[in-house]
Amino acid sequence: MDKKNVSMNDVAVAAGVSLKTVSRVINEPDSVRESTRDKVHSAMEALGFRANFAARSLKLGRYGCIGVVMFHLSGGAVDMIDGIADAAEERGFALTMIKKRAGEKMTLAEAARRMSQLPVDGMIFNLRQMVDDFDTFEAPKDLKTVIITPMEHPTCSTVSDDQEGGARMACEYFLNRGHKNVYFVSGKKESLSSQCRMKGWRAALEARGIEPPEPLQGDWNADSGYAAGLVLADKPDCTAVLAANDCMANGVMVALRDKGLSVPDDVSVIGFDDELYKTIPNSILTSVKFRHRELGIRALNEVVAGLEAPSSRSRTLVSGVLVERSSVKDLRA
Amino acid sequence: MDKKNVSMNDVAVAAGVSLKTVSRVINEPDSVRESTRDKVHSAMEALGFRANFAARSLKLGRYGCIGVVMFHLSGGAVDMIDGIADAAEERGFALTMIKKRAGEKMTLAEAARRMSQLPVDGMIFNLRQMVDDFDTFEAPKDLKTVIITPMEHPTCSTVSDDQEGGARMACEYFLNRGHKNVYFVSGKKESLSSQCRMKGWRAALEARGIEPPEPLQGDWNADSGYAAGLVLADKPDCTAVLAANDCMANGVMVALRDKGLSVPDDVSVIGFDDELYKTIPNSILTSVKFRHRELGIRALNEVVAGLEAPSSRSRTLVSGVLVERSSVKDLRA
DNA sequence: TTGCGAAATGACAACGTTGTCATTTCGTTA
DNA sequence: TAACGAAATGACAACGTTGTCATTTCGCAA
Repeated sequence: MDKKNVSMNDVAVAAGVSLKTVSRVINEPDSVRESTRDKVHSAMEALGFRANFAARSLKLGRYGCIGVVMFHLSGGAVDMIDGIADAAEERGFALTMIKKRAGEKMTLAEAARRMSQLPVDGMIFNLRQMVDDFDTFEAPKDLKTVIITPMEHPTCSTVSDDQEGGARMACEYFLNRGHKNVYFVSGKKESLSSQCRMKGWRAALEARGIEPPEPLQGDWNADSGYAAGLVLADKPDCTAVLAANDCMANGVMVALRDKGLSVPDDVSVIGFDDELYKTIPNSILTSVKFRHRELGIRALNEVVAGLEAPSSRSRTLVSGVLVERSSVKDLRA
Repeated sequence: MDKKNVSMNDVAVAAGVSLKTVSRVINEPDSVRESTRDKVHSAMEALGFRANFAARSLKLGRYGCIGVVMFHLSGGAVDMIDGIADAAEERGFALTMIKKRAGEKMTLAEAARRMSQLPVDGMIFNLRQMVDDFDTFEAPKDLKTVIITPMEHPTCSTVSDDQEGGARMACEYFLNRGHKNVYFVSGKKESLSSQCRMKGWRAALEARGIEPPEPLQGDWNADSGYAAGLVLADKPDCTAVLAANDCMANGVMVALRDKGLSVPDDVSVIGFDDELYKTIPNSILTSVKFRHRELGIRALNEVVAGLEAPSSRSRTLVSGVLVERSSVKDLRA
C-alpha cells in the first residue's frame, strides 16, 4: 500500500518545500522561518517520517555509536555496562554490542574485524581473561580502541580497576593492625582479576619482608571458600585471610566458625566486591569495592576523547575503596 | 596523507577491475574467477579496505542489528543479555543498545522514538517496572517490537518468565507437603517481578480455599528478609515462607534461627533465583529458578521471526524450575 | 517606491555501496 | 575455424541524506 519508507523528499513534496529545507528543519531549525517549520513538521507527522540512519551516517562519515565487545559477560559486568551506557547517552552515543560466543575462542583481531563491519566510531573491549594475540594486536588505525584490562597494552589505551592496588590496600590494612601474615584465597586461575589481586597481595607482603604463604585455590563460589577455611582453621599462624571475593570470604568465615573459631576475634577476614550485605543480614565483612560503574564511564570517555586521534594511548586506573565493617581485629589494641 | 577511507572503487582501480567485481568478490565470491578474486583480495589487503556499513545498509534497506532498550539494568539482566547476544550472533545480528538514564522517566514511545533513529531492524524492550504509556503504546509499523514483561500488551509481542507460575509452583510444593498456609515476603513494591510472584502466591492459596495472610514488604536485600523473619518467628501458624528472592530468604532463615527456630524442622522456606549457593556454603535453600538466558534467546528469536511481519503478535512464557534442596519439610511424613 | 544587505530557500552533487541490465570473454561443439 | 551458450565482467542508476553554492524573498533605510 504505502511506500515502505517515507523519505525527506516525500515530506518536502507534501509540505511544498525543497528537500534541503526539510533537512534544515531537522539539523538547524533556527535557520528556517517558523511558518515553514510548522508546515514541515505537520508533513512529517502526517507521513510518519523517520530519518534514515544509513543515509545520514553515509553522508556524515560517522555513526554516533561506540562498539562494545564483551569477551566475558558476568555479574560484575552489569555495573560497568551501566556506566558505559550512561556515559554514552550523555555524550549522544549509542552502543553497538557483540559478544564472544560460549565456547568460541575469540582473539582481539577477530573482535576488531567483526566490529569494524558494524556502525561504530570507536570501540571498547572488555577483557577479563588473557587472549592469545594480546601483545601483537594492532587496532585499526581509524578506529579508536580502548581495552578494559589490568594489563598494559603496547599500542591501545587501557582502563582498569586498580585490583592490584586494592589487594595491597587490604593487606596493609591487616599489617597496620598488627597482623604478621596474610593468607590468600584465589578465584579461578584463568581470571585476570584473581591474578591481579594475588599479585597485589604478594607485593604488599614482600614489601614488608614477609614471605607469602602458599595461596589457596578457589573458584569464586562459597563452597570453595569453605574448603579453604577448613584448611586455614588448622594453621595456628593464620590470623588474617584475604579472599578474592566476598562469596568465598563468607565460605571461609562459615568454615572457621564451624571449627570453633571466631571472626574477627581469632581470625580476621577481608573480601572483594562488597556485595555480601545483599545476601547476609547484618554482614560484618570488610571488603574492597571497585567502582565498576566509574570504570565504564572512564572507558567510554576515553574512547570519545580519542575519536579524533585514534592512535593516542593512555592508561587509566580506577582505584578501589575499602568498605570497613568489623571483620578485622586490631591486634595492637 | 592517505585518503581517509578506502572505498570499493579504490580497490577496483588498484586491482584493475570494475567496482562491481569488487562488490561481487565480497557478496558472491563464487561468481568471480579465482584469478580475479585473488587480485581483488590482494588489493583489499594492500589498501586496508573495510566495507562501509552505512552505504551497504542504505542500499540493502536493512542493518542486521537488533535494538535493545534496557529500562532497568540489574543483576539478573546479565544472563538475559547473554542469551539475547548469543542468539543474535547465531543469526548474524549485532545488538544496538540504549539505556534509560538514571532518574530519567522513559516511556515506551520515547524509547521507540530514539531507537528508530538508530541502525535497527527490530527491537526488544526490557521492562521491569510499569511505565505510563504501556497500554496506549503503539510500535512503529515497520519495526518489529518485542517487550520483555510479564504483562500482556494489546499490540506488541511479549516474552516473559512465568513468574506467576513459578510462585504457584512453589506454593503448591508447600501445600502438597502438608503445609496449611504460606507466608510471603515481597521485593520492592514497584518491581513487576515482585508483583507477579505475589500474584502467583495469592492465586495458589486461593485455589485451595486458603485466605492469604498479609504479605511482608521487603526490598530484595537480606536485611529486609531478616526483619520479616523476626516477625514471622512469632507467628505460631507460620510453617512455610516464600520469599521473593534468595537474599531475603536467607535473611528470613537467619532470623528464624536467631529466634531459636530450625529450618526446615520448624519452618520451611523457598526463595527465588537459585543463587544462594554462590554465597553460602552448603546451602540448603530450595529455590525457583528462572531461565533468563533462555528468555533472552526467545525474545531475540521472536524479533527475528517477526522482521517480515512487524505487526504480528505473540506471547511467550518461559517456565521456571524448582531447584530442590532441603529447606522444606514434608509435614505428612 | 526603490535599492540594498541579510535571511531564507532551493538545485544539484556527493557519500559508498548493490541491483539491473548490457557487454565481453570463455569453453565447447559442429 | 566459426558459432554458440554460459560464465564473467562492466556501466550506470539508485538508496536517502547533507554540503556547497546559487537564487529568491524579506525587512528596512533612503
